[in-house]
Amino acid sequence: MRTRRAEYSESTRQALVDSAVHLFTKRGYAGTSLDEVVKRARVTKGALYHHFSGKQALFEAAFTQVETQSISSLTALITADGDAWETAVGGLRAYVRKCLEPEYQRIIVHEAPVVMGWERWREAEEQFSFGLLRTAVQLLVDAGEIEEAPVEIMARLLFGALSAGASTIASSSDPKRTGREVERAILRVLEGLRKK
Amino acid sequence: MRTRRAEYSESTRQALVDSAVHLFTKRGYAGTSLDEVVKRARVTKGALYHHFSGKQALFEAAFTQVETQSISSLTALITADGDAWETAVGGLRAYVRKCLEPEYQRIIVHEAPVVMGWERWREAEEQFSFGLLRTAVQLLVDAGEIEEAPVEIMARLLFGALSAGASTIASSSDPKRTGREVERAILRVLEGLRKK
DNA sequence: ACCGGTACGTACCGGCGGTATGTGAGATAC
DNA sequence: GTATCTCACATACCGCCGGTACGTACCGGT
Repeated sequence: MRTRRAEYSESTRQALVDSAVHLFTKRGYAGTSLDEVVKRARVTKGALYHHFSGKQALFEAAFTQVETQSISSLTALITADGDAWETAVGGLRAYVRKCLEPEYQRIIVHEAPVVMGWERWREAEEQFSFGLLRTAVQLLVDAGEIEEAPVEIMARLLFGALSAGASTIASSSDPKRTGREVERAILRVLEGLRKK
Repeated sequence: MRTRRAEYSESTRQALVDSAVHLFTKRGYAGTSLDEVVKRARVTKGALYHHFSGKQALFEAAFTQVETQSISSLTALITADGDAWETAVGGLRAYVRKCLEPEYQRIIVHEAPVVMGWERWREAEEQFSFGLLRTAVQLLVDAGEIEEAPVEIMARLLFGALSAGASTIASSSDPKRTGREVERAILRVLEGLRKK
């Protein structure tokens, strides 16, 4: 059942999400009006409220789209075979790079916890960035690379450190240099946790 | 020049800030209307806009008040004489406890970066929590407790980890237990950085 | 060809942030 | 003491925005 109407509908929905991602990235959630969103998508608010229950739902759709696009390549990296430590370091580097993209920076790192509420955000992140990071930490523990520890807590702390690092890089006057410094600093933290 | 009018004025300003702190903590920035704020302070919007240029300025006043009250005791702890390592650990414990207070949690940790904008927030935090943390890290480096490193970056990462830990504790079903786990986890990270 | 339902568009509402202006109590000058 | 000035508010109003109610055109099945 692949009708034309369904295609049109999906297309307008996609246009709305794309518009939302663009504007939320540029002006933030509170600074973006739905009139702007629908204008950019060349529809009206009727279309928006047909596809989404409100502004929050639209934000969650934008959130999900950005996260989905971002996570797929990282998951492949993390779950690949090979030395656990090297794999984790590679994933770390990739994640830091991902955090530098404006869309990820603003929508996922900065605004999502406030807009969605911490509880809902935490729940949603289980299947995205945070879930991936926890998996990576668990793999390191299983491989005996770092000492036993409450994985949940460690993953939370690492997640916070990574986010702060990404923000630091993004607002730096010399992002490339700061990026290298952040990477090295996180690596030193990880090395400190490593079994001898 | 200590006139009655000046005292009244300062009193109403303080009532507005107190009201703002209470409501921003309870319902967040976006969820709080200025009508509610002025109603609770038993004044009108005229008074509010006489003392503050707008909602954002009111938030910054609330931010400053919460931070100022929070920081003073911590500063005394950190700058005290004695073993640098023990002092730092004590400061860490005190900061984690501070992050458990709802006002600090919501206004300072969660909403400030989004409401004030990351750049402005970063600038303001220089003289509050973050500045204090950087001082602590610098003291540890000076005392030779941890290896030389870019203090700025390390402080940023630690700050992010602490914030994430505080959020985790606050939304935990068993905050006291989670609090101990977070403290132990951060201590392990610090121990990993410590010189042998 | 007709009908049913979906995918929108249109018009409107209530609330909120912000502003322009009025006003009265307290400070000031004589 | 009283006239005047000033400033700390109060009042009334505006425009914008999120959300809703309702109208409508068009596609798809029969």
